[in-house]
Amino acid sequence: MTQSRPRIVPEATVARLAVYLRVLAGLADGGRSHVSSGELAAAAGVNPAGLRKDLSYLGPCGVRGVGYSVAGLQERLSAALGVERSRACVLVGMGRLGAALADYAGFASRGFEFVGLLDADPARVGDRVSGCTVRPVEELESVVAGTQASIGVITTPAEVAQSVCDRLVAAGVRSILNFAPVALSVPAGVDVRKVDLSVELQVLAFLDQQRDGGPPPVVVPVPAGAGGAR
Amino acid sequence: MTQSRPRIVPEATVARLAVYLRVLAGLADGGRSHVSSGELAAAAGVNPAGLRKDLSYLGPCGVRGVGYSVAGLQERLSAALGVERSRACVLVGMGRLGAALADYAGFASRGFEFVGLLDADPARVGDRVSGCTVRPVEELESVVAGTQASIGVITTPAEVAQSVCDRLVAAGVRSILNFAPVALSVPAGVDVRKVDLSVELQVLAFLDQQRDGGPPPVVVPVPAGAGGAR
DNA sequence: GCGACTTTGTACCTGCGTTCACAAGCGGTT
DNA sequence: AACCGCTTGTGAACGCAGGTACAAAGTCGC
Repeated sequence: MTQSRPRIVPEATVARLAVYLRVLAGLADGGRSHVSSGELAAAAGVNPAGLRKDLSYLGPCGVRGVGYSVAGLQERLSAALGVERSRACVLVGMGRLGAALADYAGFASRGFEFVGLLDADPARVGDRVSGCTVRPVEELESVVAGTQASIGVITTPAEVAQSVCDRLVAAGVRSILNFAPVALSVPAGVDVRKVDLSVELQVLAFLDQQRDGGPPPVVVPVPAGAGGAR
Repeated sequence: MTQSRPRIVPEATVARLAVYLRVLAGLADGGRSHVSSGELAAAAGVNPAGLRKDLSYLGPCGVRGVGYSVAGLQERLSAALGVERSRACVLVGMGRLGAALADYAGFASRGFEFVGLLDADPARVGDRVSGCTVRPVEELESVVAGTQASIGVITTPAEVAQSVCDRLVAAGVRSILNFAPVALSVPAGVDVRKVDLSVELQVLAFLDQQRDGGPPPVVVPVPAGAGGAR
């Protein structure tokens, strides 16, 4: 029974499921056949109860008193995450970041295959990266149509990200991973995930500052006190 | 009393403040002097009320009936995020991703300067990336000590990430940005942020699969049938 | 065959983040 | 000088995610 309706899986849980799947791969390589939620949670850096709750969204998949079957869980998670079948990805913007992503082994090993690499710069067109030839961005539509790509990755400058996004969506791509520092607007039914690298560093800088100088950056003259917080 | 204590700023808010700051830079370039919360929120891709609440953590910084001064807000946010003074960063693992990050213009323009690039591979030592020479990872401690780096970026393979992390912490680094697909364990007082690229793609794959299997036509087909999994 | 131990799965609770809605404040206008 | 419209700032409700604690269930030992 394909019970696709009953439980909706929170997005935060989905992200963790992917982490569990990777940890399981390591355990399988180590020859392990079973794992407890405690051990798996420790390796994934989460709370054991939270892990069990995450897995329970897929239905009962462990054995009480024993733990989880490594192989069984791998299969369950792979099916849930849709990693069973390989997914075709198109990447637009072959700068250094784009080149790094196209060549990232972590993608290929998880069923993500870059079938199209595009760039607007004629100097980059023709380069071969990770077994794929860079093509001019004008061919975006034909590449998407010809490869049935379902995922688009945007690593262009911010100025052109929206137009590239629009073209990807028009060509039929419904999942987009955006590295450009802009908020993309897309029609309903299209999913966008944004990775903003400089934001990550700025958050760290903020935490760093909060730790060092208790006094806030506000211009108000606060005499003293104001402990470090966090 | 006069001014309340430094309110604690939620981490989710901090991340958005960084986005606002970038949007403001664009507005300033465009010659704008004032913005309303609605317009700023639209550009940042968030809810206007949420934006106002975010900014309110810094104390009142707008003018009712008018909006926010672009220059004033930029200054306020820069101070709050600790972007006023430049921050020294050390990057370990000069693979393609590491090289892309070290050369990423978005970092330098926001006050993040890579003062140390390290790699374990002798073949990469000596390379010059973005005006900095790659040095052997053995010099990690001396580089951190000599440059007073406060942020460490880890782009090594997963196997060595924890040991690199331990050495960074021991050397005095208290903020770490981790791109390796492992959960790092650090002592209290050290902040770690993790960016997991393959997880992002897997979440998209999940959403993609969920979309295909559910909403489009009518209800769920086939009430009976075998082949569990899902 | 039975008891006890182990581990899962889940219900409850707590806290946070987000959204809605409204009062307060400022500028412009008459 | 007073009114009016616009926008901010904030109080309150909602929903969600995470954590704790406990009961169900299965295995192993005797």
